Amino acid sequence: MRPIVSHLHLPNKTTYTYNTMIKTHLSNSKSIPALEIFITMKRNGVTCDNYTYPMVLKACKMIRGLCEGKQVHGEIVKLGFFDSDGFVRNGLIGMYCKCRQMSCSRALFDCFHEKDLVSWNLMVSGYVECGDIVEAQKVFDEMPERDVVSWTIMIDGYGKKIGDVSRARLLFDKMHKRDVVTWNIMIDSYTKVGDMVAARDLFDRMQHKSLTTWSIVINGYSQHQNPKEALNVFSLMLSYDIMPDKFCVVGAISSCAQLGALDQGRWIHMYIKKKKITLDVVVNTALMDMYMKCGSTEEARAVFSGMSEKNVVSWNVMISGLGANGFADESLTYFSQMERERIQVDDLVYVSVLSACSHGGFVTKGLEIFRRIRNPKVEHYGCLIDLLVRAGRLEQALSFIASMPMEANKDLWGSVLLGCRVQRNVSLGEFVLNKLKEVGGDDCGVYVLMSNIYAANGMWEEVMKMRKILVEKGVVKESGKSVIEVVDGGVVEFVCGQQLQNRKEDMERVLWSLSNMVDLE
DNA sequence: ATAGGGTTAG
Repeated sequence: MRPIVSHLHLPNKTTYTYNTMIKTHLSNSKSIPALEIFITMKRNGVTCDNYTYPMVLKACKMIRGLCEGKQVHGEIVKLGFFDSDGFVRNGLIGMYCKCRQMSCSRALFDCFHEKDLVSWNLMVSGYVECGDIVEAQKVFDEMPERDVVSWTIMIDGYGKKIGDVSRARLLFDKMHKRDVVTWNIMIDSYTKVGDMVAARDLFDRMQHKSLTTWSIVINGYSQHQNPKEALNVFSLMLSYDIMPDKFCVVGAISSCAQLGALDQGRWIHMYIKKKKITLDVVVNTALMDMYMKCGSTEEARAVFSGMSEKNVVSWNVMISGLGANGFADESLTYFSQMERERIQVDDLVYVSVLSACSHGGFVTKGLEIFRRIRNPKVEHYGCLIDLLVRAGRLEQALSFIASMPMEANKDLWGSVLLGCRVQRNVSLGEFVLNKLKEVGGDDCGVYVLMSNIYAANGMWEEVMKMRKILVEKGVVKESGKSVIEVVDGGVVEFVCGQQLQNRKEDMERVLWSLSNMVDLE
């Protein structure tokens, strides 16, 4: 039987239709189309109700559209929704918070009486987002009641936003009821400051992990130079039959890139395709970078050309990767193509393209590109200096340094010192060494380089002085190491000068892998 | 109202 409902209680049919359309767009994070529907709605004279406005405000919030938000605010006040509806009021506060207009949020917040928990939480998170933890704490203290969300926002504020993890942990320990998000934010606070031990401790103690939890830990290890552990956690995840999502695979792929683990990277690529994990720009770019770092330019090119969406980062990976792999001219071709397609070139891309010129010995081209950089940063000068020094144009490099609008940094002087080594220029080398001392960049490598310059000129007494400084400083040159991927997907590391007696098994793994690579025809 | 990802010279 059809329910009998009085027509008076039915919502305005047209309004309802439009609201549904707006809702659909919002749930697909399409804020602009949602706002367009709102505009059409008004143009057609359709009534907007207290379901329309919170959604529209959410759309304004998503695009940080302060102007649009203010207009909607005006309408709301005129129609009287502000006084009657809590969702509308909270929508306005949230919109102003996202637009970093805390004084507006505050004024609204203060002027109405029935504040609910959401209103309070909005204010706390607003101040946290704006970096004003002091004000956030004040509001938090004034709250008549707090829930998990309130506490979690404060942990986020102390831990992730300002890096005060001990303060965040204090709050975390004080809470009697925590949810997954609380744990994730606490763990992420530790990874952000690089304390992977504390992060791992919480991770291991956590009862119900979400995909976000795994992603935080995998990416944390990957971003803090522990790609091996990142891959260990990734395989642990797979061994529990948990299906990773696009966030988790990115950390794993980037770890393969750092390790040069090509086969493992390929395996993950296959796995992603097989399990239909979303291949968005970021995942694809990570894959390209992995192939590039592993020296497989063909596979990187294949991923790049198959990408439906590309951004600056993808182009940059292509340009820097080709340059690093010795395809300087092709790298430049991609750079011009990028410019032709009118993709905004950023600082990093200029660094990549200049270094490609440097590798390819394209001095004139490099100089030409450098002149096109509108506000060259010290890194760009560094690339330029490197380019000139490698081409043997030491004097020109020095005059560029003199013309720089900023102070030269240690990397830059390091490039010049390298040039001195090539040209066996002692006096300039000594000058540069002093500069390096001034900027605090006289690390062990610099003294090794300087001693090489002296040695190249047969100045053995000076060489001994450099050696003495090295010993006095207690600096130890970081050992060279080889990281070899073996057939079972693992990685074996050999450090230069290390004892090999106990490494029989590892050596056998490498030999076994090598024998498997031999093409048996 | 609170949570996760990719790129940089030597």
